[in-house]
Amino acid sequence: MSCHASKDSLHAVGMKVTKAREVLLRVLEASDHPLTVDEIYDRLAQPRPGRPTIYRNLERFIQEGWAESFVDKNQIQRFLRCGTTEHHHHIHCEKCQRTTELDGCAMTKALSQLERQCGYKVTRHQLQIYGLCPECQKALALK
Amino acid sequence: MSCHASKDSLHAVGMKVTKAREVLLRVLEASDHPLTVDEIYDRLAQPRPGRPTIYRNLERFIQEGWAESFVDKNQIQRFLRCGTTEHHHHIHCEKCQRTTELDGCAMTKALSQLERQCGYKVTRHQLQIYGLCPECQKALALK
DNA sequence: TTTGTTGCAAAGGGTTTGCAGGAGA
DNA sequence: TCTCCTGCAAACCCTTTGCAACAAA
Repeated sequence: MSCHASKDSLHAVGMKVTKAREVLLRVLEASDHPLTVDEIYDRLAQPRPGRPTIYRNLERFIQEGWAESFVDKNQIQRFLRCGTTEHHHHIHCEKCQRTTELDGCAMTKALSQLERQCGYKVTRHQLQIYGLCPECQKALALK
Repeated sequence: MSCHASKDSLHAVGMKVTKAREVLLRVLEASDHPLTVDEIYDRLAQPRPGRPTIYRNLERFIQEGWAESFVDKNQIQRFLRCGTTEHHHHIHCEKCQRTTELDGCAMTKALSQLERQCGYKVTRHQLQIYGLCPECQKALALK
C-alpha cells in the first residue's frame, strides 16, 4: 500500500489522515516480519508518536483488517501488516523471522471433515505456521 | 489422570510430590474449559498455594506436555490439561466455553501441500479452533 | 467550528523475581 | 541431610486510561 493508497484507505473508513497513522503504516509495511510495539517505536524517526498512540492505532488497523497481531513465545504482542482483508494465514521462518502471507486458507476441507467427526460447528480458527524459508533451507544445506 | 497417577507422573520426571502440584492438577482436570490463573486460584481450597507457585508449576506442567496455555481474546493466559502428550489440537465452544481435545492432527495433508506451494519447510504449527458444541447448537435451534 | 487524535503522566494488572523458611526424598 | 519447593512482598513491564491541547475536515 503506497502512501497515497494509505490516505485513501484511511478516508474510506472515516479515519483522519494523521502523521502518526501514515508513519505507522509505513513501518509495518517496510518490515518483512512481525514487530513488537517497542520495535515499531524504535523505527520511528523523531518526533515520533507516543506508545499510547501506537497502541490505539494498531488496534484500529486490526479492526479494519489491515493488520494482525499475535502473542509470540516470549508473551509479547507482535503486529504485522496484511496484504488482504480476506481470511488467510502466515508462515514464519524460525531462523530469519521472515513472515510470508499465504493465499487463502488451506484448512477448509480439513475443518469440514472435523465438524462431522466431533459434532461441533466450526465458526472460526487461528493458525500459526512455523518453518524454514527457502533461503534458510539452502543456507543450512550448504553447511 | 487419577491422584495416584499424578504422583507417578511427578515421580517419573523427577518432580517432588507436593500438595500444590496435586491440587493444581486436580483443578485443571476437573474443568471442562481452560482456566485463567485467577480462576484456578479461586477454585483452590484454603490454605492454597500462592500465585507464584501456580505460575511456576503450570510452566513445569507445560514443559512436560501435561498442559497447554494460550492467550484468549482478552489477552489473558488460559491453561488446560491435556489428555495426551502427543501432538493434537482443541476446539473451544464460543457459547459455553467447553473445550474438547481432538484426536491427532487434521492438518498433516494440508501442510505438506502447503510446503510444495510456498517452498517453506514446515516445522511446527499452532491451531485454535472455535465453534459451537453439539449441545449449544441444539439450544440455539430450539429458540 | 466541530470532531477526532495525540501527548503526557499515571494507573492498571497479569506475571516474574529474590530470598528466606519449609517440606519432600 | 540435601535438594527442591513454596510464600511473601516487591518489582517488572507491557498496556490502558484520563484529560487537556491540538490537528484534520
